[in-house]
Amino acid sequence: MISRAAPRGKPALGPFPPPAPSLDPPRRHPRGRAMPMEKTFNAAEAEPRIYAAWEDAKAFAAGANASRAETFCIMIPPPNVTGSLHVGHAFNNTLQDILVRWQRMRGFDTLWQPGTDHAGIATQMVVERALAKEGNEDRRTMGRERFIERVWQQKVESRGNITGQLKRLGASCDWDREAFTMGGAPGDPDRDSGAPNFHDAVIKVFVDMFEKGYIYRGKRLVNWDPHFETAISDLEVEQVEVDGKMWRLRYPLENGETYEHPIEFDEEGRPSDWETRDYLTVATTRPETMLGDTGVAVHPTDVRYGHLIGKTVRLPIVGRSIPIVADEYADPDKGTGAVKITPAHDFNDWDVGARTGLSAINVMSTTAAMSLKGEDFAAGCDPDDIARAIQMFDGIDRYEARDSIVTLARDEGWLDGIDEDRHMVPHGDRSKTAIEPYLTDQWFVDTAKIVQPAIDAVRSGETEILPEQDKKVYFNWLENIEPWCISRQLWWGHQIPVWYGPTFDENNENVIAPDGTYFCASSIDEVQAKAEAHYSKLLGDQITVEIEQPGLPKPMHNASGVAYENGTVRLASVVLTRDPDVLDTWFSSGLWPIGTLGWPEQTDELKRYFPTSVLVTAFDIIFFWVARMMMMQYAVVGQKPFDTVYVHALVRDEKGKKMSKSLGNVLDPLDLVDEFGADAVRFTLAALAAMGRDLKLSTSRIQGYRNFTTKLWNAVRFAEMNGVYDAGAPTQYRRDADVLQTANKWIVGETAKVRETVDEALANYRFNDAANALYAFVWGKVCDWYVEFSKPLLNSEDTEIVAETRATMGWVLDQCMILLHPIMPFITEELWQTTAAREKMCVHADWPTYQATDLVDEKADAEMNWVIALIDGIRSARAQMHVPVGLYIPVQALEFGDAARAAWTRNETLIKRLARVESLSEINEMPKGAITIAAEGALFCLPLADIIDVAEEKARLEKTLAKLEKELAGLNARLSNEKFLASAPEDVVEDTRDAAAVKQDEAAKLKAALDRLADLE
RNA sequence: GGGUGAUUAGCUCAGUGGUAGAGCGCUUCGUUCACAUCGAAGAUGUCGGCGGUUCGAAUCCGUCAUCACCCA
Repeated sequence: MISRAAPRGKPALGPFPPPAPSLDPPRRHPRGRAMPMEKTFNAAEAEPRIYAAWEDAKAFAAGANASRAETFCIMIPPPNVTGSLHVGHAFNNTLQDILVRWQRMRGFDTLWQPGTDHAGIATQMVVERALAKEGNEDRRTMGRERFIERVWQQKVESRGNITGQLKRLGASCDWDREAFTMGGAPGDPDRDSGAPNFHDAVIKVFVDMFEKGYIYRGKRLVNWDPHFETAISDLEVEQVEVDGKMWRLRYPLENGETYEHPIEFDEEGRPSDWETRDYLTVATTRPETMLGDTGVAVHPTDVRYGHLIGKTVRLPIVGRSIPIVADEYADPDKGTGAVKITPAHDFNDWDVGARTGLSAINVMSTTAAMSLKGEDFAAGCDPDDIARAIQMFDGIDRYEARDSIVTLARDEGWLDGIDEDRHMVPHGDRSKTAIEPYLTDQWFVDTAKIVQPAIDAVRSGETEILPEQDKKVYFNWLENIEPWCISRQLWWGHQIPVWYGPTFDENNENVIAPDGTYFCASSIDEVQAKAEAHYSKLLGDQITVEIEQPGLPKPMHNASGVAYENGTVRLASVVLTRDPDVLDTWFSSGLWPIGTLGWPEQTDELKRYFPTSVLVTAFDIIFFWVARMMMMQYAVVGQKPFDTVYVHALVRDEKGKKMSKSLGNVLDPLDLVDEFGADAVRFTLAALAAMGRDLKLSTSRIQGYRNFTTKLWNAVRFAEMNGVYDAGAPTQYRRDADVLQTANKWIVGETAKVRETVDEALANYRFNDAANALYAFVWGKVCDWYVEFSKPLLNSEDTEIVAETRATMGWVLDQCMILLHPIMPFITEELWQTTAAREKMCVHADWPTYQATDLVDEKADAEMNWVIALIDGIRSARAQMHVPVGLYIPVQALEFGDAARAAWTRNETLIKRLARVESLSEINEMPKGAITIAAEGALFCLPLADIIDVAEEKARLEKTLAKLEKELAGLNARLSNEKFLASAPEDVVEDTRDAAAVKQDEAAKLKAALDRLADLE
């Protein structure tokens, strides 16, 4: 390392040494340091510095460090542009970053595509709240143009907010390619920045899908959010259980009809008494909708009402005569068995109405106030009744109207009763207000037409969904797909590319609908051409088409005529008006994979990276996003959007509740990063990644992994203090190098094993397996054993041994940094660069490919395991027998096989050091008062007559023996079972035999020791 | 009502047919020159109940119980 020129023990004087020659990427950060490393990693200081170095080096750019042809591409699930990072994002992006960093180090041509979502309702809500808080005029007063301008302003202000937070986590996205789902839309200040024009892509898709017949306009019942005054999709509705009431209302039968209704029942529940009724009682949780009732349904087999089917009741208040219809939707066992039907305000009733031919009368406004001025409301009713109803209820909020109607019903005697009732009420997931089923014209994607390729792709394995169980969820939803309502009555979003013009009567003379004809096109020029062609052909004249301009007053009429010489008035021009609605946010995010890569241009990136490799997402947006991306990519480009969908858990709070702002249980990942460092947070999330569907985050766990970073740091610090980096960067490990020391051979083999485990785990998205394997290796093997083993070797008189051990340790620790880098990028980069001058940054270090079969030395492995078992045995015996920790004790070998003797000899210094052994001698007879330790091929005694208690040693041996014998009994039982020998695989039988033999041997030794102890007494 | 999943150490949970695991917590001991954000040693499980398949079940099947989530 060039800058650390000062010899050990002599602090450097004077200015920092000159920096390393300029490299790209820079070799190390410019902190010369002659002092030993600090005791801990200063994450707060280092993380921003390291991240800046990566960015300066363009380390995350698409294709950076690529050394092979294969590509690896992940599309980030775009967070809301005005949002902030929550733990779910942290988890989601940590997993993506691990994969991307891993593949980048492997030399794949990687792209992690970042960006944000314009999030229609959510963003509009944020801005409206901001306006209210600032005391500004509201959206309606501002008007659409100024409001949109204000939202763009908000977008610019929020820019970098969430992406900055992702950077703090270490996310290695190609930020130069940052995309936005409304990029390029009118008003975008970055419209000419050269970024992919997402807006044009979205509009083109709409037009294409419209022309293919995948998109249609229709009058349907939709979920209406009265707060935002927009339609929302089924998925944006959440059911909330609320305390409410069930009101029973009496609708009088017309024309003197009556029926017998049971009022008393015998012990077996059979009716025993009846009364004659001239009304039907219906039960409802929403009395205000009765104004729109157009029928009453009874079950076709209901004996009470059979003869009434086809008769009518008179709707109170309105006086509308409505039919009694037969439909199986009416459950004879529920309530009275008669159900009021309001097709315009209830999805079930809509279906009943469709089956039985009932009309739908809309009685509410867009804000869910009663709205009774429609012609269909008054049709067929007494004008006086209608006038009274309008006077009493028109313009009244739905809940006030409910109370008034109930009061009126009580006063007029048609309230039958009130029951307490707890039931589910649909709410808008953003507005949290009760949604209103509402009859409007909306745009729909005819999902049934495009769903099949999305199903087939997963069915055939073309696209893999992991874990397996989420496929079921995916299929279940797609196979029962409903039309997707994509129009939103919002201002913030992609405005629908449809323009309306007049429709003429059959003689092409009079306008019968001013906006009854529509044209779909991706530009004004195109729509003008289309409309001119249409009207010119229709009217047999050259027609000029004008487009209504935003901000200008709307023309009074949509068709204007000029007088011709012969006196007839012929049309000269029409004016088209654009559909004011915008598209559902998920329509545009459904195009994320192709839109971010520049489609419809056949860009280089599109060719290279599409279809993408893997989508990493939480299961809660499988429907919202994953399924729709599948459908839309197939519908638009006829290809799958990704090879694999990896679905992960939702992060929940300690009680297992979904974190949400309204519950106030949100953990801020940035607080955790501040406290523990990004690496610890990332490692924790990786380690928890497989834990079922819920992931409960606790700070004690993060703290534990923070400690792990410190452990790694100090292992490297130890190496540095012991001259491992004196000769510069560790070199490639060579199998034929002069590695003679068993401990060195052993740790090299262990390193190869963990490399295989990590690769295997990451290839299968088993992040927890990778994290746990690395944790166990670094802490349990490298730190607990190898560093300890190395101490006598590094202090050896033999310079060959010192050199070999330094080289091995340097290599092993380099491997730790590399293998840990995808999970803990900051500390590994810091260690990588501060320990030595390097060819490349850690972020671009070559991921190793060595195999355990090449690097594991079976003999060294066996020998070190023997040493470790012996040290464990001595330590355990010492601790249990209360031998003072600091006391070095003599050890005697009673039995000493050749292999054991060789193993001891080769590793004597480290056994002595770690087990605190003073000396070894060989004996022929068990001394009096000794602790016995059985090892493979040897029996050791600790002659400590002065210290130990014979009874206590006896108890210790008995306990060990009891455990051993229990295990042995199990093994022997299996081995004596002929069916086991016959049926079990050979290697299992072999393993069982070996294990039994070893335990048998150990047990025999312990028994002998116990016998000798008995002799003592 | 329909669907999906869960039930393993005090807590949070890994483990999908072959001798029950991790982290945290707990107990005892330790100022050994990488690390007290540490080290050494230790305790704790009829793997929800019952039945079945199997040489062998935490793991596969059935059933019951309890809980959670999604959809009506």
